[in-house]
Amino acid sequence: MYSSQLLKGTYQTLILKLLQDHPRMYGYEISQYLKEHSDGEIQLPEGSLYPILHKMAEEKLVKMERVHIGRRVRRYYSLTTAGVAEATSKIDEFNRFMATMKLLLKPNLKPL
Amino acid sequence: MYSSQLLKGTYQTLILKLLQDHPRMYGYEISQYLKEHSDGEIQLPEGSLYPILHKMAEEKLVKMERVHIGRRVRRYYSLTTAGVAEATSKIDEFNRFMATMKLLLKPNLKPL
DNA sequence: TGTAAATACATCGTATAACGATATATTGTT
DNA sequence: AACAATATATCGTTATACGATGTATTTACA
Repeated sequence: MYSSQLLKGTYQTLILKLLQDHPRMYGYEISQYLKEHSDGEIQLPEGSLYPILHKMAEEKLVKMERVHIGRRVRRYYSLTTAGVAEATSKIDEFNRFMATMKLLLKPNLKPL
Repeated sequence: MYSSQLLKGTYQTLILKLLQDHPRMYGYEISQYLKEHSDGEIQLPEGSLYPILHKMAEEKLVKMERVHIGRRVRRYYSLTTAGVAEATSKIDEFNRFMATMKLLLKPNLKPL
């Protein structure tokens, strides 16, 4: 599990990316996906997940639809047009950020 | 300039890395170094820099020495033994984190 | 059949990191 | 003389995230 310090600020980008690749996903599904695809290193807690999803809905980056599964109501999220643009932009920014960090953290080869 | 969201949580790692590669540095020097080596994309503001440095000194990750430069007092920071270990550990964690993020943000190749 | 685990959503209060604004003083440049 | 750059510092605010906790349904299994 990575330090929460590190993960902060990446959640939104990760969620946007997942919704970019999948037509729609629900909260629990998102958290499970991240856990499984990160070897358990990324565990997005509910206390963070749902507020982020609600905020993104408020900002019109995602739209939500309630789907009845038996007696249970599941909330599916999908990207809006603005969300698609935001996803592209955030992912691009993160990639540039990684390139910069890679340079800065590059091992410093010193002569013996 | 990357969104402050993204930078959060990386400052400490960056500072530890700089002090790992340089025998000693002072605050202003650190901020200038990051700015220059990131194409201006990382501008660590004073309001963030000094509190971080003070906290790291308090945690005994760095030691500080005052050096008189003419009439001015410059505060040099260098890694303690604990700081050297922390630097290695933080840099390693960040590298693993980047590998995970790279996988998760990998372009999703779809057939046309 | 009972119960524990997994699924699924939610919110409140707290913690803390980072930042903008602001302040002080020296040194170099025009 | 005035401005930019160097150099450090702190205060108050904001944003984000998180732990704890709560509710309810569904599945597994003993």
